[in-house]
Amino acid sequence: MSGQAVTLADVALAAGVHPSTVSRVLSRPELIGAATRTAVEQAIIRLGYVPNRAARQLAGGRVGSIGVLVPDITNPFFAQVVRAVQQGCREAGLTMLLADTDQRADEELSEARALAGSVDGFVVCSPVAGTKDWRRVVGETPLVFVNRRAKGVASVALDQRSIVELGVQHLRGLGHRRITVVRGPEAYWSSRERDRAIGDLDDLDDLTVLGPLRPDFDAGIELAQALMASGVTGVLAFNDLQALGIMAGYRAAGLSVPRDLSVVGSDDIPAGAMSDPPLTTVSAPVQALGAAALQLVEQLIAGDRTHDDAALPVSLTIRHTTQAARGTAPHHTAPPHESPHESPHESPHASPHDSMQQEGYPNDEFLRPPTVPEGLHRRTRHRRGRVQRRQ
Amino acid sequence: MSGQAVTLADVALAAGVHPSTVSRVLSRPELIGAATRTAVEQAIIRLGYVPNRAARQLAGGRVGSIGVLVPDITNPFFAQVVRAVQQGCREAGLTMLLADTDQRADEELSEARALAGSVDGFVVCSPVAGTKDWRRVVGETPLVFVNRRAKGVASVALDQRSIVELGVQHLRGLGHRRITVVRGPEAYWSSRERDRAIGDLDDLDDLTVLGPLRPDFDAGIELAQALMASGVTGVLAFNDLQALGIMAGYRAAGLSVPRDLSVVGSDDIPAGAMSDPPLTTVSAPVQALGAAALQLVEQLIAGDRTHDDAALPVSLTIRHTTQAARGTAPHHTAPPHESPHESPHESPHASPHDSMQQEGYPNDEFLRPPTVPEGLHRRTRHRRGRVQRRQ
DNA sequence: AGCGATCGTGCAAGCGCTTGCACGATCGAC
DNA sequence: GTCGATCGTGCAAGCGCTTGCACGATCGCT
Repeated sequence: MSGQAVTLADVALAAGVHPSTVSRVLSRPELIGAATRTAVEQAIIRLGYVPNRAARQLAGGRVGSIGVLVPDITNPFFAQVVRAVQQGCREAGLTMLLADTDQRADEELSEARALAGSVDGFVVCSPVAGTKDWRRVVGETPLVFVNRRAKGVASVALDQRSIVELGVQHLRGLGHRRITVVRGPEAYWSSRERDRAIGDLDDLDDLTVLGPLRPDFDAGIELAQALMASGVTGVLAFNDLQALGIMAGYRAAGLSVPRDLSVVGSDDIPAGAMSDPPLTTVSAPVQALGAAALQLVEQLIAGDRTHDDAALPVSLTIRHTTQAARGTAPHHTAPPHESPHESPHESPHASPHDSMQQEGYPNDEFLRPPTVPEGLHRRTRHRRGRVQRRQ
Repeated sequence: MSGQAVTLADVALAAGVHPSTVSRVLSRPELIGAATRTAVEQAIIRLGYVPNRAARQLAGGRVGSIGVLVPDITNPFFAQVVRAVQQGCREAGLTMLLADTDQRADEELSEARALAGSVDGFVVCSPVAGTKDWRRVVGETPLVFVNRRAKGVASVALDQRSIVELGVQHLRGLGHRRITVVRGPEAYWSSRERDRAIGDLDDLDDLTVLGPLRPDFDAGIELAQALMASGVTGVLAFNDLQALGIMAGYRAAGLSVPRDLSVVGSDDIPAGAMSDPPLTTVSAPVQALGAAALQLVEQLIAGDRTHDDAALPVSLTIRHTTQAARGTAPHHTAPPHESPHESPHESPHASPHDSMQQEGYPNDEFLRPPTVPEGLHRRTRHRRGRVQRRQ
């Protein structure tokens, strides 16, 4: 009987005005005279008034909350995105409603349906359900896809093309001439996108493509067998988990990464920085991804239907799972040594178009074996993602 | 104009009854005559009616959603708990509202305040704010703490005592006679609890205690130095992240785990299973933790104020970061070899009284979107191994 | 001074749902 | 047959808030 006692009416009474006035002080302060407004604000504070969101929503106003859907919150990649979104929500005074869809289209849709009407907008990570279904379910409610571009839906995604290019270039630069690129599940937009990028690579003679393969640790382990048999010297995994699996597989076979195989992951999840050796990977700007997504829904909610679909730039984080191919001098010009700390979590509101500085793992310092001075070349190459304008 | 068009009234009209009758079909079906009920149910399905939760809540009924607060969704431990809770919510037809508190007491409280009145109950993981504050903020709203026992608040926690005992026993069993136990931050209930357990261990001659120390990877790295200097042969870290850090530190110094140090972690996060060597750890039943927490709130929501504070049992997962102390024959039979990927993630204990009936809206069956065909799955979801997904 | 703008505030109609209460049937018991 | 229970359904009063509209007071202008 305590928490939610104070209502608009109470405040109005205390301030000696009509409830509607109080309401307006909250929603459109500029309409209210300065004196009254102050009085009302005082009362609000004094009474500790907290608006009832249900009522607010019912009455047709903004709800002040957005729905976020992820396939699997347990996946560090999504966890980080969610965190970024939440952070933005906090700053914007929004509430985040999160649902884990277990990667099932039906769950996705049913969660959406349940939430529709309870949220001002949706942010959906790596949607599984079809775009048409989505539109049908959410109706007019603002909708943003993360990591899937679709016609008629605002989206923010990683620049998949760059992931492939960066990874392959790095491997080639190290002198590798037998490189494998692993494909992800065909159901994913990102996989399809990458496939396209792979096809567009120049000079395919040194490349083989494997997959589609599940993007998890176990798949990596299985993959390791194939890799060992094929005599490949460098691999670009579909993601970090897979890369870690590959490493485990090699280890289990008594082989060594990077000596017997150079491995590049993708995403840059924390576990990659903690592995042995620390994983070289194409880092995704998760923070920015979440922030951009949120910004996009907010924009849509505000009624601005003109959006750019953003493709966020990724960057290569070189750690220690890649090395020059045997008998080859790497022929790339590298920035000699780059400071690891770039104040990573800077302004989450930075536009996606700004160049993203990706952090090295804060503690790489430590991981650089003092006793094993060999692999110290460590730098980060950035690449600007193209940003596609639409509508 | 699409999504949320169908209202109670529409259904009533279609079924030729009064709105209140429809409402009752949903909330107290037993009050309604069989014939009418069927007719109404038909209409509901036909029209694809989805109740408006705001209205429902405003009208004073159950809201059908619970608020979940975590200090850091990025932490795999919490991510897993959240997932378990969400799963339970799905089965019970509840919506989960998640907020990340960034481990700050003020955030915790303000999120709670914002959510109070919008949820039927709270599940708070490792709360930072004081119990009294919590009570004040949530008022009568059901409240469950995860991993912190407090007077006057229902809770479900890990059996911290067992964690310590299991870890130390394992090390001792392997013949280690110079063991270090690492303490966690004093702000944590779990740390304090463990400290107590440590104090109660018999024969403290072979033990040294270190800390308090942050429960993260970096802290582990730092710790490694101290460990090497001290000549310890076995360590029980505060959690897996720390353990992983210790391993990294040893590696960086050219030493080897488990040869030079046997390491036991705590929690059993996925990264531990993927490390090299795979981490021996005291596994927390995250799944069960989340499930139990949810069950507890549901119980409270249902009005049952008699609860037991649960202390969930943990278990030792022996992988490869521990081995017999040099020159010692281990006097205990260790499981021969455990694959990193067992961990069946069993379903949490199903309540004796059919959980189906449990709470939500008795008839929410119907609200499960008609367009989604196979909504009839019971709790028989089997998970094969752990599968990390992305995209 | 007089008159239309402009501004600040009050008024009241809901939003979609729940629920206590009332009322007409139906039914068994006398 | 009549009467009190019992059952099934309709009725209407809100829940707390937003918002279009109306209305009186000010203000600037002619």
